[in-house]
Order: sequence, then structure tokens, then C-alpha cells
Amino acid sequence: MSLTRSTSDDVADLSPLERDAWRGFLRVQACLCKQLDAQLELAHRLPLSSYDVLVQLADAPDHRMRMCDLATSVLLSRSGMSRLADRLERDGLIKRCACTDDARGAFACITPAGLALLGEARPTYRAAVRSAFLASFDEHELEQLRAFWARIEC
Amino acid sequence: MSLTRSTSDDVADLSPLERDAWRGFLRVQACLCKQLDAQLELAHRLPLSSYDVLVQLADAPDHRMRMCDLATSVLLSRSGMSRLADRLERDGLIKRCACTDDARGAFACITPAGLALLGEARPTYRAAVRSAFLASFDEHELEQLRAFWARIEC
DNA sequence: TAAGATTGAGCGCTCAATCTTA
DNA sequence: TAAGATTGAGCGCTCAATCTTA
Repeated sequence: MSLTRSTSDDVADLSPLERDAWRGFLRVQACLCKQLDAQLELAHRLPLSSYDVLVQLADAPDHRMRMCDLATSVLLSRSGMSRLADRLERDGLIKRCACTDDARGAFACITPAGLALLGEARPTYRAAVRSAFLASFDEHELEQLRAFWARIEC
Repeated sequence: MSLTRSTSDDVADLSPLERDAWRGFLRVQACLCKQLDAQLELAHRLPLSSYDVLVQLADAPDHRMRMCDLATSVLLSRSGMSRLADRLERDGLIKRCACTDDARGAFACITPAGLALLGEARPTYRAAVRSAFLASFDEHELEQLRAFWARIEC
């Protein structure tokens, strides 16, 4: 090992600090998502992935989005989104609608039943995110977190 | 809605700041894990979940752990761990060994081939975590992150 | 040719049931 | 009875192939 290498050399062991900053991040994410999913499932029979889709649609213009845009915004592949939409449509929470501008495409539209269920689930979600995550930080720290995530593009 | 409720009332909308702090966290985690998994798979044909198991075993006393402890430390169910161990054993990276203290239990032990592969994969992992995550923060910020994660128990 | 969307095949996970030993 | 581990059933996802329209 060269003496000129810094401690943040690419191949060097992660320092305890680096390890904790990274592993803690992974641990917290896994725990929180598992908790959130369990709470939504228990209270509303709605998995977290379905909740995310309903939120996107409810907040979108005309309560609808193109399937491919929806896939991107919920971090799913197109095929994964297509199958999730199948389940949501089967449960009456969304409907697929024709896209007149581009006949290749399709819209997913949230139904009144979807809006109603989302109306019940949103308070559960917000309360859970607040108590399990946001409540651990003051306003300044939340600003820091926002700035931290903005640095990472992907 | 009561006038006495604060803006962080449990059921109120998430503020833009809360939203960004939370959604950014989810986005960054999803992106980084996807990237990491792809790089390990490409360079070493080793999924991230298998990498995590090999790291735990390599760092454990006698290069071995009980199946249930291993499941806990890689955030998997027991059955999920059992099936992942099947694949790793099939590929010769680990072996199951009898547990003489408690005949109900089993050890997973990393093999020389497992250690060798991990030796190649660790630099890839470290370099990826550094360039995609750790490099975005200075030492003080890493300390902050460590302290942030420590607040959240799960 | 390429892009949007879906479908077939199959992987990796969890839950519930089961087997074994404490 | 309970705990460690595995197995059967089945869910939710991705990749590659396919269909449709731009």
C-alpha cells in the first residue's frame, strides 16, 4: 500500500464513519418501508407500491398519467407498472383510458373509488412518515437532508 | 380543522420541505441500490444480496454465522435466507455446517471460493459506494448522517 | 426504425405449514 | 410448547419478445 494514498482511496476499507453513514442509510430505509407497507396493508389493504401510484394520479392534471411516465415516477419497469395497473384496475381503483394524441399510448386514470381509498390512506401514510422519520429532525436538519439528496443525481 | 393545530399536525399535508426530505431519501436509496447491484452483477456476477451475505460471513468469527442471525443482519426472512443460502451453496460460495451446540440450528460458512470472489468484489463495492454516495459529503456531514440514522431505531 | 405498452418465462421473496430438536 | 430451519404455494418484479402505432 502506497504511503501517498489518502484514507478515502477508492479501494481502501470503508472507515467506521463511512460504514455507519452508509449502512445506517440502508437500514433505516428498509425498516421504514417495511413498516409503512405493513401499516397501509393493515389499515387499508393497500400495498405501498399501489399507494404511490394513487398519489401520483391524484396529484396529476385530470387525474391521469401516461403509463410510461407513471412507471418512471414510481421507480418501476414498464412491465412492472403494467402488471401493477392490472391489479389496481381489477380492484376498481384505476381505469385505463385511450390516449387520443398518441394511439400507441394509454392513460391510467384514478377512479372515484381510488380517490376515496386514497383519502383514507393518506392520513395513515403521513402520520407514519412523520412519527417514524420526520419527527426525528428539526426544520434545519430537514433542510440539510433536502440539500443532501439534491446532490445525488442518479 | 382546529385553529390550534400546528403545521406538523399528523394528518396535515406534508410541507414541501418534508416531502423533499422524505422523497429524496427514497429516491436516492432506490437509485443507489439499483446501480450497486448492476455493477456487482456486471463485474462479478454477484447480486447485491449475495454480496451482503458474503461480507457478513467473512467478517464473522470463524467465517460462519447461524442462519437466523444471518437472516436478521441482511434484513431477510428466514425462508428468504434459506433460499439465498441454497443458491450460494450451489455456486460453491458458502457451505452449510452442522451446529454441534444446538442440533436444531445450522451454520452458514464462507468457502475459500467465496472469500476469493468477495476479495474481488469488495473494491468494486467500495468504489461504487464512495463515488455514488460518500463522495457527496464531507467528514462533518458524514458525522451528521451517522447521528441521524442512530436516532431511528426500528 | 423507434417508442409505448403488454405478455411469457422465470427469479427472488414472503407467508403458512412442516419437520426436527430444545 | 417453542425455536431453528426448510419447503410448498404464490405474489410482484424484471428481461426479452411481441404487438401496435408514430
